Amino acid sequence: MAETIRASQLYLPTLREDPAEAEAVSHRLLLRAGMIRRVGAGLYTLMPLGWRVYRKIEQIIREEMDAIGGQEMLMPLLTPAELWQKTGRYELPELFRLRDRSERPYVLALTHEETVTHHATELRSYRQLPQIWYHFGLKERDEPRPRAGLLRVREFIMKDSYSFDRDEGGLATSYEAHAGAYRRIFDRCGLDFYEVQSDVGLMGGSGAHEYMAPCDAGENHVVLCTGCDYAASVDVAESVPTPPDFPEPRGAPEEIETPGVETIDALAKMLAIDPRATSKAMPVVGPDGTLVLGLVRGDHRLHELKMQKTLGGEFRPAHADEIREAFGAEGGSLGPVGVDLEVVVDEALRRGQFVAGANRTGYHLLGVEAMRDYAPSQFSDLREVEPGDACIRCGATLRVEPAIEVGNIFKLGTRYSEPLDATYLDEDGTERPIVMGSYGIGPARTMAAIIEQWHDHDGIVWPRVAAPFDVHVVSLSAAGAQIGEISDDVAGTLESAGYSVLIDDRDLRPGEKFADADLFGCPVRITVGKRSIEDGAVDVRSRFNGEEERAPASSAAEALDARWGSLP
RNA sequence: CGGGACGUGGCGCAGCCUGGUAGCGCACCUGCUUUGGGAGCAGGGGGUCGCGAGUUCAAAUCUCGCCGUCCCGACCA
Repeated sequence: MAETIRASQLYLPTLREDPAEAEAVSHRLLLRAGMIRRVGAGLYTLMPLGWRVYRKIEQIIREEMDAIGGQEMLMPLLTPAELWQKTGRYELPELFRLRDRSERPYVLALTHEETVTHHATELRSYRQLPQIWYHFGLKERDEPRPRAGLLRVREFIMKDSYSFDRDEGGLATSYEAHAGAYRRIFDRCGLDFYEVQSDVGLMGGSGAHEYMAPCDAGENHVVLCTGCDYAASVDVAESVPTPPDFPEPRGAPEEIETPGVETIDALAKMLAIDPRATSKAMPVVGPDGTLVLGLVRGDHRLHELKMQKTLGGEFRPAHADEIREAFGAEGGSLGPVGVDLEVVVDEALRRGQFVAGANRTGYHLLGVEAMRDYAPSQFSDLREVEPGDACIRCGATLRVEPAIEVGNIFKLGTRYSEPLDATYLDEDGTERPIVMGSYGIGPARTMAAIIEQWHDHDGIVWPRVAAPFDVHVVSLSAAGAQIGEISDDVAGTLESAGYSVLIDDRDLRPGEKFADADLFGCPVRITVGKRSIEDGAVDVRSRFNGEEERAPASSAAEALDARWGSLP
């Protein structure tokens, strides 16, 4: 949008030094550029400059949502507890609960499935379907650990949309439409991203993808195949583990003394065997309060979420006294043989003979074989995929990358329509539950992810679509009133040519203005100072690569046009 | 929730060990000089030292408790 804003009229609280609280790149730069300020743990204000960026991203999302037939609306943050009690989400630990003056219970929405489904109860006929409704609404989550500025917060605006269809086929269409819109949104934002299969998480439902922007500050991990396009969140990723070097098979387990050995590394070293030919026992207390033994290969890591799914709920590691009572041995010497417990076993242990704890402190068993020597209650995928594992589709090597989740899409099915009774009548008069999907994007998190990917040591390097302004005119006006006038003329010309312009007319020294310009990261900087103006020129510089050229002040807009298309 | 660290003008920090009425840099205000990569000189304003108890003649400093924040892990989109 063409406009000109004077820096002297904008609150720009930039910081010369890195704030002590900030570690992640985006957090540091957002604070230093005066785009955000902290209010409390995980609570941030978007300051004027940051809000400008936010709104640009929001507008991109809005355009793409409208393009797939989304209808924008606005739902309240404060919602009656009743809705959440009906869907069973009232007990979620991250839910903020509160009461009004007459003690009625309320909830601060952490997403809007309940609310939107409440509205969907007014949909009565198949003729009204499908629908896509969305809003940009505040979400509140009592996160156990907010971190890294905007990357993980307790209050944030989310674009959440919801689709309502007659059946699974309709849902598949709405879901695909969203996937396409999301790819366009993140492409337009200049983000490098992966679309990965993911866990259904808090929302519940039958299928999901996440949009992951790779960056060092990312707290999620994405499994990627080097050979094909397999991509999945570690939460759901599967792989073929590297094969162990097995020792000679034995006819029966053989006990061996392993004094003081408490780790897999120590065990493998002592027995001079491949750590991959060992097993590791993790006693846990399952959701029903009983002790369960989880068994994975020695070199593997038990994946919390997969274990949770296998056990059907939350679990915790068993305490030392519980272990002693059940096994008669210490934690380092546990195994599946001869125990009277449910034993859930990772698929990697299905075939082959492994070393296992002997349930006698200081002893292990060689040659332990599933089915022959112990009876697993089930085999299941329990382990976390490791870099170097093989792809289940093509066999090529997998790698794992940190990434930040900027969006997700879920097939909800009837997870919410059934408990909230959102039904419609079919052609033949049959009442059926509406089939739903839900789709989220965090615009502010997207903004932070862009910074994680687009910055250098001087500051942010915004792609054009997200920049707070197209052009930053640095007016070195202290050198004379004439320069101020010429700067205004140049800004006016640029605005007429359709650009949004920040004109730095502040009474600051050149160095400070340049430093701020680098920090803000507008794609093009135009300097008006006495050095160039003697021959009636200005200096046009790209933030992206630092290329600078001198152009006549009268044709600043043409010089900008000329390089605009080549900028990211 | 477990581990670690921190809390001293707006920001970044020192002082704490070895108690004696608070200091540095930046920022801010005034004046003069300066002005193409975070200026110089002079003058000036601003702090219940996170909160509460305790020890002591005396506490930013020692002790105990609490609160807050950040980082790692756990957990979680």
